[in-house]
Amino acid sequence: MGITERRERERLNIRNKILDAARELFAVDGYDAVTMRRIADAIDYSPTTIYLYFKDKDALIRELCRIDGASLAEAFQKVAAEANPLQRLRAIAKIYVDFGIQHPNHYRLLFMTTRLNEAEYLPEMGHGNPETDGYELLLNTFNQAIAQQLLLPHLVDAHLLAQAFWASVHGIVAIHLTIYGDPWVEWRSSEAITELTIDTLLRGVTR
Amino acid sequence: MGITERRERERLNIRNKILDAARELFAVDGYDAVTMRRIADAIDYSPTTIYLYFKDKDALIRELCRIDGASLAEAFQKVAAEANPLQRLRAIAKIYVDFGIQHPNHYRLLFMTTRLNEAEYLPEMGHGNPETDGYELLLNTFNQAIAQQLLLPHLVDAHLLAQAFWASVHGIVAIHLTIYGDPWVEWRSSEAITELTIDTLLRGVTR
DNA sequence: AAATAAAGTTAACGATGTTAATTAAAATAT
DNA sequence: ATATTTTAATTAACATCGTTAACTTTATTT
Repeated sequence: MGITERRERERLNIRNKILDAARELFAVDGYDAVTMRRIADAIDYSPTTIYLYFKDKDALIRELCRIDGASLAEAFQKVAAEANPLQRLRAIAKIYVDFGIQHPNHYRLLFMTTRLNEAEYLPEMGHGNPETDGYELLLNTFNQAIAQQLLLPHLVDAHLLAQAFWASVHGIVAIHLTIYGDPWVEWRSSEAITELTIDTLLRGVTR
Repeated sequence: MGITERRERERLNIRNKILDAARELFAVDGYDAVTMRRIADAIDYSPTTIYLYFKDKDALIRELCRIDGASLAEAFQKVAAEANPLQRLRAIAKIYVDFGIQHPNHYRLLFMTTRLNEAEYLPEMGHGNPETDGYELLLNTFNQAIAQQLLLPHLVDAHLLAQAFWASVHGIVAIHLTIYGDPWVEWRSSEAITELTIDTLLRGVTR
C-alpha cells in the first residue's frame, strides 16, 4: 500500500507549504495581511485549493498558531522542573511575556481574540496546547504554593489566584502589543513593568 | 447670520444621527458589524453621505468612542476627590473594570487596538479624553502615594508603578472580553479577580 | 432670474472570503 | 491496454466591504 502512503505524504507536503506561506505573511503583518490569494500566489496554486486543506481562513491560521504555540508549551514544560513554586511563577511570567513580545501576531490570535465557535476548538484543547497547558501549569504551581503554606492563609483558591496572576501578566503583554509606544505616556520597558508586577504580586501574596 | 447657524445646526443634527445609528450597531455587535451601508439604511441616506461628515469609517467609530468614553473620564474626575491615594487606586480599578465590562466594544477600540496613524489622533488626546485622563489620574495618585510615604521606599518611579497597575487591571478586562468563558478554565468572577488583584498589589507595594 | 455653492446620490472600482461548476490528473477496474 | 471512477485543482462567479469619481438636486447668493 505504498501508493496511499505517498498520496498522504504529498497531501501533507502541500498542507505544509500552505502553512509556511501563511506563516510568513502572518508573522510579519498579521491576520488581515494573510489573504487566500496571496498565499496561493506564494505557492503557485489557485486560491481555492487552500479550501481542500483547510475549512476556511480562520481554521488555517488557528492551526498555524497551534503549531507555533508549541514553543511556548515546551518552554512551560521545561520550567515545570523548577522546584520552588514562587520561583516558578517568576519564570512562567517571563516566558509568557517573552513569547507575546516576540510573536505578537500569534499572541494576538491565541489570547486576544474570541473564538467564534468555541465548541469547534474544544477537541484540540488537550495537552500540547499552549493555552490549556499554560493554565494547567499555573494552577498546579499555585496549588503547590498553597500546599507548602507559602501563601497567606486566607488564599486558598488556586483558580482565583491563577486567573488573577494570568490577568496581570496578560495585561503587560496586551498593553505592549497595542498602546505601548503611544506618545502621551512616558513608557517604561516591559521588562521593568514585568519585574515590578511580579515582585509586587509575590510580595502581596506570600506570608 | 441666522442662516449659517441653522445650517451648522442641521449639519450637526445629521452628524449625530449618523453617530447614533453607528452606536446602535457598534455597541451590540462590534466594529465589523458597523458597515457604511447599514448606517445609511438606518438613517435613510445614501452610504456616501457619511463621508461628508466623517473622513472614513475608522474616524467615525473613533469619534463615537471618544464621545462615549466621556462617561469613563467623568467617573475618573469624580474619584479624584478621594483623599487617600490607596483608596483612590481601588476606586480607579473598579471604575475601569466596570467600564470595560459594560462597554466591551468601546473598550476594545479604546484600549485593545493599535491606532494606525498615531500622529493623527494626537491633537484629540488632550483633557476630556478617557485614555489620557485615566493615565494622568493614575500617575498623580501614585505620585501622592510616594510623597505621603505610603509605599516601599525603593518604589520611586510613579510612571513605572502606574503602568504596572494599569497593565494588571487592563489584563482583567482584556481576559474578560476574550477568553473569559472558555470552558477549559473554571472561571472565577471578574469582581473576585479584581478584588484579589488590587488587594495583592496594594499589599505588595505598601510598607 | 441667473449664477454659484453646497449637499446628496448613483455608479463603479478594487479587495476580500467563499461556493459551485468544470476541467485535469491519477488510480482502479474491466 | 482501455474504460471507468475517484481525486485534485482550477476557473468563474457571488456577496460584501470601504471608498472614490462623476453627476444631480437643492439651497443660497448675486
